[in-house]
This record gives sequence, structure tokens and C-alpha cells, in this order.
Amino acid sequence: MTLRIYNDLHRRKEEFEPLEPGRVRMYVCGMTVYDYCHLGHARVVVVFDVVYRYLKARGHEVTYVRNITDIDDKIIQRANEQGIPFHELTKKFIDAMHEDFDALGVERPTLEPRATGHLEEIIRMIQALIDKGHAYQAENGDVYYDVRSFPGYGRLSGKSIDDLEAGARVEPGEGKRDPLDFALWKAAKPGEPAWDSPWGKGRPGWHIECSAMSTSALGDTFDIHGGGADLTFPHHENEIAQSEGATGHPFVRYWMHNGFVRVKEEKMSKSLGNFFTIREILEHYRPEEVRYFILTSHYRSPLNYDEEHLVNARKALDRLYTALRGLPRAEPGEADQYVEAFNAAMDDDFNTPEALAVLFELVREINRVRPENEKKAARMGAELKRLGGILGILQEEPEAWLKGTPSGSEGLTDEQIEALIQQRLEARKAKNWAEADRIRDELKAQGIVLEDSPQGTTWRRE
RNA sequence: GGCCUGGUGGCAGAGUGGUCAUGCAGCGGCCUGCAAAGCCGUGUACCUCGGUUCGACUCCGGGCCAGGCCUCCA
Repeated sequence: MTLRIYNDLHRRKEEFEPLEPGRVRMYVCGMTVYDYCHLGHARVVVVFDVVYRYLKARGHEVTYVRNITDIDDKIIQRANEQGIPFHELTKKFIDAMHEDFDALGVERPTLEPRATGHLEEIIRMIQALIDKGHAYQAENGDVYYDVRSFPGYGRLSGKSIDDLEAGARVEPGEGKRDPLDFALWKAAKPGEPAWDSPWGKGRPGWHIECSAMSTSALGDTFDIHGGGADLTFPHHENEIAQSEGATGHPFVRYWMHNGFVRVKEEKMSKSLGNFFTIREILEHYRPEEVRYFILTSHYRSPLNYDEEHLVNARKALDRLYTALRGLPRAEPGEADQYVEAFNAAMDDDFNTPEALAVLFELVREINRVRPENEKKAARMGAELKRLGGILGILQEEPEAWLKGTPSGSEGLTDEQIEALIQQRLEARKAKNWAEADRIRDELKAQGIVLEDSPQGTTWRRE
């Protein structure tokens, strides 16, 4: 069985073979930390978290690097607006980002480099580009990449320099030789944070940060580079030009881009203002519901945000957890055909919707087997939980999940519920069905669902 | 304008040249004091017009529609 990944560089699925067998080097473009993360950011980190987990589950040793852009125009602007030093602003949002991602159950990457911690590498790379004739310093002090000096420019995004040229414009005072040239180093303006360099005080451009951080952490050539589809051009195109221009080696073997989160058929983005932050959503929905929702569509497809879908995610997770509820502890087993189907789905370019479908098929089998053979069901349940772990779901205690509330909601306490159930039990013993049903209806009105079984009555929150 | 995706049942969302997705919702049955949960069963789904084929939702071409990139954006 081989893993196939859709490689954006060639626009087709390709068999995945890491440069070094058993070892995968992966880089994902992380956040620019000037605001809270929204659902679009959540999608990137959840998607690549699953890629990371699955590669590990497949037995690879994975070095996963996800950077933090902690210096750029927007950060400076926002810090100035608030009258605080830029690093104070970035610290606040880096902390918030970690809170949000931790809440979503996203594993921390192996390394999380920050641009401001890699000025040396950045400067060295820019110098190499100048030395090799790929970059030049303009009269305004900025250093630009000479796009026409790199023959492969446009290969990833499928654009030709000449087509791009048509719509491009040079802003006054930029001093570019060609409108498509982009800044590697921006000369310091008054009041801006600045670092010393051979070209005077200034700061790095956005694109060069990722080239420098990725190659310094993973080497000139590495296996997977990921990010949102909006980064394909120009960011990733520029990264290729920079890294290959500077090192002379191929940069990335497999390029992966996830699709956008949409709101009413439009891309969710800061500029459109139609975004929902992770923390807003987590006020009303549980992290696992958000995560499940993200995984219900394939990572390259668009994902339409709608609260109804989050509600649906909870119902689906309820079914999964219900199958696990009350099963004795056991070692995973008895479910080979489901494990195979799950792996086949994941091997096919990380097809999480199909992998989830397999989980539901396994659930049906567990529910079927359970009455006759609880031990077998328990082993299958353990397997279900293990597979869920690869997707980052189903790791809660089933009982806790089913009795849990979305944060923020209020109602009866567990003790009050148990007391009412006890009362109802008395009524049922006396065959006072009217009273028993009254209590059940009362609880139902509060969002509590009762389930009677020969073993007793259980309850859950809707 | 250039380039790139995609249009699947009530909703969401996979997938395949000729039997099944899956979840939610619906309907019938079993189970239950009645329910719930669970199990079993159930739905003339594949934008449109042509073409290829014994056969296409699946391949090819046109059209229509939606979204994206071409400027900071995950």
C-alpha cells in the first residue's frame, strides 16, 4: 500500500516517497500574528495536523516545521495604532494562537521558528541571491528579487511572467527594475523596527522569511510544503525562486494546498470581514465539533461555514461516542478490514470524509456484535478509538462527551438530573407510567435525553 | 482579460465506465410499559447540450452557473 499525495506542482496525485526513507520533512506556512486566528487558519492547522499524525501512524519519523511571521507591515501598523512595541503585540497573539490551536487538539509542530529569530539566515540568503545575480539593491535601499533571472518562475502557480506583466504596476518610489520583482529586504522607515544588514538598516520581506526558515530547519530540499491555497501565488512561487536561486538545489518535492473556508459561497477572509474567530466559535461549540466539521470535507475542497454543519458534527460524534460508551477496556483488534479501508482512504490523498465513513461502518459492526460478544465489541471499539486518534477525534471519555455541554450553555446540574432519574425509577417500579413519562418529558425539555436499558437508565445532553 | 477549481438525493459530502458511500433528516419494521439508543429495511441523486462506448453521473467537447488566484491574505 502506498500513500498518494496530490502534488500541486504537477497537478496530479503522486506516490509519496520521502527523500530519506522513513523520515519526512514537512513545512507549513503559519500565521502572521497581528490578530486572533479565524476558522480559515484553523482549517490549515487541523488539516496538516492530520497529515502529520497520519505520516507518524504510518511509521515515519516526521520533522514538522510551522513558522510564525512576527514582523511585517500589518504587525507594524497595528502596533503603531495601539501605541505598543511590535513584540508586545505579537506576543499577545502568539499566546492566543497557541491557546486556540491547543483547544482544537492540534499537536505542536516539531519546530515553530519565528522570523525575528532568523535574521542571520535571512540576510545570508539574500546575500547569496545577490551574489548569484538573482537580486539587486534599488536606489531606495530596498533589495528586490529579479524575477526574470529565474527561469522556472510561474511553474507552481501555472502563470507565465508575460501574462502577469500585463496587470502589474510599479508603485512610485519602489525602484524596481521589473514590476514583478518583489522585496527581499525593506529599508527602514522612521519609527519602524529595523535590523542591521549589509544593505543598511531594514527588515526582511515576507517571502524570504519562509525560504530561510524552512531550509535552515529542513535542508535545501525537503519533502512536503503546505499552506492555504491563497499562498500558491505569489508566496510559494517566490519561495521557490528564492530557495532554488540561493541554494542551487530543488526546493520542495510535494506541494500541498488546502481549500478555503467559505461563508455564503465566499472566501472567509480578513479583508472581506466575513470571518469567525476560533475563540468566538468555541464559545458555542466544542473543539471536537469544529475539528470534525473541518474533516467532513476533503482538504482541497471548499468548506462552507454554517452553524447547522457544526450541529450536525455533534450529532455524528454522538453516534461515534455512543458506540464506545460503556465498553470494557481492551486492546485494539478484530477490525482488520476496517483498518485497511481506513488506511486506503487516507492513503488516497488524505481522504478524511471517506475515512470517517469507514469509522461509521465500524460503529455499525460494533453495535451489531455487542449483544452477543462484548469482548469482541470492546476490541473493535478500541480500534475505533485508535483510528479516531489519527484524525484527532474520539479521545474523550464517551460518558463525559455525551453528558458534556457546549461551553457557555447552562441548565440542570448532573446531581439534579440524577435525582430526577431516581424519582422516575421509583415511579417506574410502581408502574406509574404517567409520572415516569412526566419526568422524562421535563428532562427532555431541558435538553436531557434518557435511555432505558436492562442495565439501567443512562442520560446524555442533546 | 489570463490562469485554475468545482457543479451528486431534503441538507452536508465521498466516489465509480455497467451492484453499496457515509452522517443528519424522513418513512416502515424489530426492540421498549411507552420512548430513546441500537439493529433491519427504505428513496426514479449525479447542472445542461452534444460526442465516444454494447453501456457514462463517471471519458471528450461546447454552454450555463458558482468559487478562487492574478494586490496583503491560511
